Amino acid sequence: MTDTTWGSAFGDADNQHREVLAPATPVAGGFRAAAASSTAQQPRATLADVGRLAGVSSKTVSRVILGNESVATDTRDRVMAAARTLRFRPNHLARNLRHGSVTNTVAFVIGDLRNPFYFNVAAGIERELAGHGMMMILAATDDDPLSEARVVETLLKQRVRALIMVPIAEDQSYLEGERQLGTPVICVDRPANNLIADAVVLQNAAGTADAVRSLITAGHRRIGFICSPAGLYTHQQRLAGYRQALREAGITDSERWERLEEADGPSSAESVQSLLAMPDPPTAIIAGNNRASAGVVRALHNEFSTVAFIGFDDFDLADAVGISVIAYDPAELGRCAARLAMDRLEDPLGPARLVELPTHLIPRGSGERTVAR
Amino acid sequence: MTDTTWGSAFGDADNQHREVLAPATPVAGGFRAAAASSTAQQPRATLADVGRLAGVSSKTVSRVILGNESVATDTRDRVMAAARTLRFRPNHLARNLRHGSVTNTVAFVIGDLRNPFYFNVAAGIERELAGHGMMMILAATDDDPLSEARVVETLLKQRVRALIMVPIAEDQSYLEGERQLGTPVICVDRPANNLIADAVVLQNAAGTADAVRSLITAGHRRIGFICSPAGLYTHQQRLAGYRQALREAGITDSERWERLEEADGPSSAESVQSLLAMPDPPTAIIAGNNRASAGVVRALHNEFSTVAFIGFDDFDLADAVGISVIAYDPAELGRCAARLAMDRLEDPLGPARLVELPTHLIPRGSGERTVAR
DNA sequence: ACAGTCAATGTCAGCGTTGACATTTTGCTG
DNA sequence: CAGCAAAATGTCAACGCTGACATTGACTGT
Repeated sequence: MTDTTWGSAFGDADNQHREVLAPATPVAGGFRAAAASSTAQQPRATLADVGRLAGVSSKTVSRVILGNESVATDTRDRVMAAARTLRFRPNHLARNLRHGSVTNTVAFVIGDLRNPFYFNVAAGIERELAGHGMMMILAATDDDPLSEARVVETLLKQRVRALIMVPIAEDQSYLEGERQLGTPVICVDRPANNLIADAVVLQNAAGTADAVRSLITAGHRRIGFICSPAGLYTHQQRLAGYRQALREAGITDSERWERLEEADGPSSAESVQSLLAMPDPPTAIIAGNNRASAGVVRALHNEFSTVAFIGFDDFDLADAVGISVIAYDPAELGRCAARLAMDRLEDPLGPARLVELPTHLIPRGSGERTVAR
Repeated sequence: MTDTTWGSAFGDADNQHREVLAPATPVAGGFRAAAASSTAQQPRATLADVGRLAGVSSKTVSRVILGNESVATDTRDRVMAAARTLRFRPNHLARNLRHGSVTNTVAFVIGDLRNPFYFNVAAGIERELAGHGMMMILAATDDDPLSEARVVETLLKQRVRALIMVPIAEDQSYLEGERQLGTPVICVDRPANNLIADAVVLQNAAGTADAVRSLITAGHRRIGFICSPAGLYTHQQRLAGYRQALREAGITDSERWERLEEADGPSSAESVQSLLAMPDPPTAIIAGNNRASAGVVRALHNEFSTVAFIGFDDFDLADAVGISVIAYDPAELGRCAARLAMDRLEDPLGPARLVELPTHLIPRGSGERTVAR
C-alpha cells in the first residue's frame, strides 16, 4: 500500500457512511439489553474499598492482590470475593508512581504510519516486548522533523521505559539528557544523528551489491538504479553498494544509469522512461526501495519481459507476479530493536551497539533474465 | 504480506546478524564521545527540586509548568531556567493519579499484528487520536481467543481512556463492568458478542453483492466464491451478499460454486483448481478476502485472462497487475472507531452506535472481462 | 494613614499503592 | 500454662503532583 491505494480513490462526498443504532443483541449474564442501561457511574473501587467490604485493612488486600506475602486462607478468600464484587482492578498509575515511576510501556516513534514496512517493524517490537511483559505505545511524527522532539517529549512525560525510534530529524542530541537518566534509546533503520544510541539497520550496501553482482553474472553490464526519495541514509547506503559492485566489475561510468529522485522531481515511472529512452538503454534495473519498485513495475508493464529487474524491499504478491527482490525480515528489525532495549535496561552503561541485519536476494524470475540480445 | 513472505524464507542458521560497536559519531554540544560516558545516574528532578534551585515552593513551579496561573515574570524566568538546568520533565503518572487516574492513552487490541489490514486501521486510529491529544497503545492477542481477556485486563489496569478492539473471542461480556465504569469500548470490523458496544464495520454484504451484480451485467452466470477461513462474521456477511445478488438474478444453484475453506482444509489455490475442473466451470470468481485473493491470483496465473476475477480487500500493486477489487479505506475504519471513542467519552450514556462504512468496486481489468465464449 | 483589593506565593492534603516497621494473634515447646 | 517464635494483620509515610485554601505584601482610594 505504497502510494497506490487511498487518498485519491476516496474523496469527499463519496465517503458517506451509514450509521444505525446497534441492534439489541442478546447479552449474557442477564444484564439489561437497553442501550443506555447504566445509571450514574459508580467510582472505581480502591484497595480500601475492598478492605472495608472484606473487613480487613487495605494493606491486607494489597497483599492478596500481589500474592507473595502470607495471608490466612479464609481472609484471602473473603478479600478475593470482595474484589470480584466491587470489580476491583489495581491502579497501575499509583503502583508505578509508588515504585519510582517506572512503567512497562515502550514507545515506538515512526515517521509515516502508512508505510507497511514500519508496521511490520512495529509488529516485531510488540511480539518481543510481549515476551518481556511490556506493552508498546505507537506514535507518529507524520514525517515532520519538527514534530519529532515534541512527540518524544510527550512520551517521555508518560515515563515510557524505553524509546525505539526511526530518526527523521536532523539531530537527536536533544535526547542525550534522557539517555543519561537511564532511558534506553534505540534507533531503527538508520542511526541517530549526534547521539550515542544503540541501533539496528539493514546491510543495505551489501544487499544491493549482491543483487548487482547477480545481474553482472547473468551478463548484464548496463544496470540502472532508481531510488525515490534519495538522500536518506538507507538509500545512500544502497547506492554505495550498487556503485561498489559495479566498480568491482570494472564498470565505472555508472552514474549515467542512476536516477535519484527528489520529492518534487520526476516519478519513478518517468525515470524508467528516461532510462529506456537512452541510446544504450540498461538491460537491467535495480529499484532502491519499494516506492521505486512500484513505479518501475508500473512503467515496465509491457516491456516487462525484456528488462531484468530486482527491487529492494519485498511486497505483497511479488512472488505471484514473479518479481525478484532484495528482501529482509522487517519484524526481525523490530524484535532486534526491542531486544537491544531490554539489554540496555539491564546494562545502562555498556557501550552502544550497532546491529546490521542481513538481506536476502529472492529470485523469482524478473531478476534472473540473462542479458537481452 | 499475507502468507507470501516470511516464515519459511528465513529460517534459522540463515539469519545471523552482524553486530559491531557503534562508531564514535560526532556528538553535538560537547558531550563526551566515549560510549559509556555517564556515571551513576542522577535521579529525575521533581517540582520540589526545581523549586529548591529557583528559591520558590514546588507549587509555584507547578504553576509555571501548567502556565495558567499568574506568576511574576522574573520568578517564572528563574523557575524555567532551573527546570532546564535540572532537565525537569513533569511526571504524568503523578499528575494523572492526582486527577482521578484518567490517562490520555487509548488501547487498540488486534488479533494478528502481521495482517496489514489492521495496521492501516491502527494508522487511522493513531491519526484521529493525535488530533485529540491522545496516544495509542497497541496490543496483540496473537489470534488467541483466550488471551483476549488477559490482554484487555492488563490494559485496563493501565487505566486506558478507551478500548478499541477487533473482537476475536466468542464472548465480550466480561467487559460489561468496565463499560459501566465509563470506559468506552469500540469494536472494529465486527460487532462484539454479548456486549452492548459501539462498532464500526464494513458494508460487507452490499459490497460483495455489487461485485456480483457487475459480473452478472457482464454476462456471467456461473460465478465462484472462495473464502478462507470461513466462519468469521465478515466472511459470512460477504457470502450472504454473494448469495443475495445471485438470487436476485434468478441463479439459485450457487452453492456448487462456493468454496468455503477451513483452516485445515484445502488452500485457495486448490479451491480454484477444483472450480476449474468442474464440467461447467465458473466464468468468474470472487475472493472473499485478501488471503483468498492471493491464492486465486497464484492459481490462475496462466489462465488469468480467461476467467474474470474480483477480490475483496485491496493490496499492493493490485493496480499495477490489473486486478479489480472491492476496496475500502481501512484507515477510515480506524478514524471512525477513534471518533466513536471520543464521542462516547463525551456522552457515556447515549445509545450504542453501529457505523457501516461503504466499499467501492474498483475496476482494473480482471473484473470487467465479459463472459468467455 | 488605613481598610480594602488583588496579585504573588505558600501550606496542606490526598489521589491509590506498597515498603518499612509495629502490633496482634496463633501455635508450639518445655 | 508461661514463654516465645512465627504467622497474620495493621499503621504510617511517601511516590510527584495539584486543587482548595491561607498568607503575604504592594498598591488603591479616601
